[in-house]
Amino acid sequence: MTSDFTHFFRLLNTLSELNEAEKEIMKTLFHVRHVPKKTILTQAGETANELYFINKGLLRLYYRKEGEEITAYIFREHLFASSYDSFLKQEPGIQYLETLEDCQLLVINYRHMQELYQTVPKMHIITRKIAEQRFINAQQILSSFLLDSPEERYAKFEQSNKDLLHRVPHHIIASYLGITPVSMSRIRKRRIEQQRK
Amino acid sequence: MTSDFTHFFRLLNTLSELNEAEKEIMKTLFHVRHVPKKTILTQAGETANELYFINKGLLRLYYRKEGEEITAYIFREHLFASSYDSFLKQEPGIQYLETLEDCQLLVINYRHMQELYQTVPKMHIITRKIAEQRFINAQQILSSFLLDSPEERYAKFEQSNKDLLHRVPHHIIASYLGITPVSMSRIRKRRIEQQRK
DNA sequence: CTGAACCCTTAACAATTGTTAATGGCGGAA
DNA sequence: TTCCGCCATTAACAATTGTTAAGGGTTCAG
Repeated sequence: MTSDFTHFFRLLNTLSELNEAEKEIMKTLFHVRHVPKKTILTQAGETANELYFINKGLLRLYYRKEGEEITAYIFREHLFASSYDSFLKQEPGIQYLETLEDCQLLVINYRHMQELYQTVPKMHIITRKIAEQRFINAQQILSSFLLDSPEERYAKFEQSNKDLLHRVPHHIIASYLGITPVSMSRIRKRRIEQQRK
Repeated sequence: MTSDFTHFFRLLNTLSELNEAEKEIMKTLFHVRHVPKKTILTQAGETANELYFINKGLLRLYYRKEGEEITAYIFREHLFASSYDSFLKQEPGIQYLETLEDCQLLVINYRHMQELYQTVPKMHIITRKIAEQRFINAQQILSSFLLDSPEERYAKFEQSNKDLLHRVPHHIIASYLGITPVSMSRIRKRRIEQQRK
């Protein structure tokens, strides 16, 4: 049987094995929330109070600069998501977190998170490993900005996120790749022409 | 009195308070090493076996692409440094770690690190917070690639790392900023001309 | 002291991206 | 259904960066 916590515990178990008592505690601290598309979960200028685990749907983390929205990351199903910067420091952040689709989320607030560290010390190990993974991930994206051209960056994105090209508006992906929608459209055109050969 | 571990414990204490017994354990697992300038500590293709705390000197993490060296990060005094990707996963990495100056390092290897987790559980908290900081830092750099022009990126670098412009060859800094040495030289020229006004 | 290697700068030209604007398609709201 | 707004594409032009090459300065080894 599958519950709302199936994927959640499946992920956590790969990081550090949990017993039933620990799982029960977690079930009381995380709760399910359904959120419609285009809902802002965290505003820039405010302190992010919640951490999310995505059961279903997509989230987008983005900045605003001169009225434009620039995507920092797109979160998939079965990932933890938050405006981490703000959540971890408990200070106002500069990022927005918004749903790209109707979402089913598991939610915990900062206070409950601290409680969780107290009652389930193993949580330090789990979040350490998650933070390490995120760091490695961020470094990988960063390396793509240093090593690859915009065109190569698009090619890699297409390869590992084919579905997102259909689920997410292109101008959002373009800003994530550090280019304009116009430039991305040109890149797409060039690639199609090259495939013809 | 100042020992080789003064700055090391000063940093760790801000993350989680350590008692004398814990400090003694650490002193047996970390050891001091002097390394001359331009020494490669970790080779791409090999598994990084060590983690470093920099007492003195500078380290550079970089990639190689078509014979060229592209800098991923420059580590300052009193930071932990490593080819994390490889060190954390214990798999061969694609980054090189090299000294930019004569260095004094505190060194621990992977096996001793695991031992440290066993004997000083508090270490999970410390490394969690370090990983979180590193992630936030990586995200900040990434945001600069998304939000800023190369010129703005240079300006910010100059502002927060004025000393490195004198300690580190410019072509290394240029690759860190994601531009060529030629382009960086042009940017520097433009800025001097603008300051004249 | 001298030569070699390295590095920063500059110039000229090529390539790519950004900017602005127009077009047409698509989907949601009344 | 119709209208409006959003979005992807395309074109034309401007701005920036990349590339290649040359010159001059500095450091370091012999």
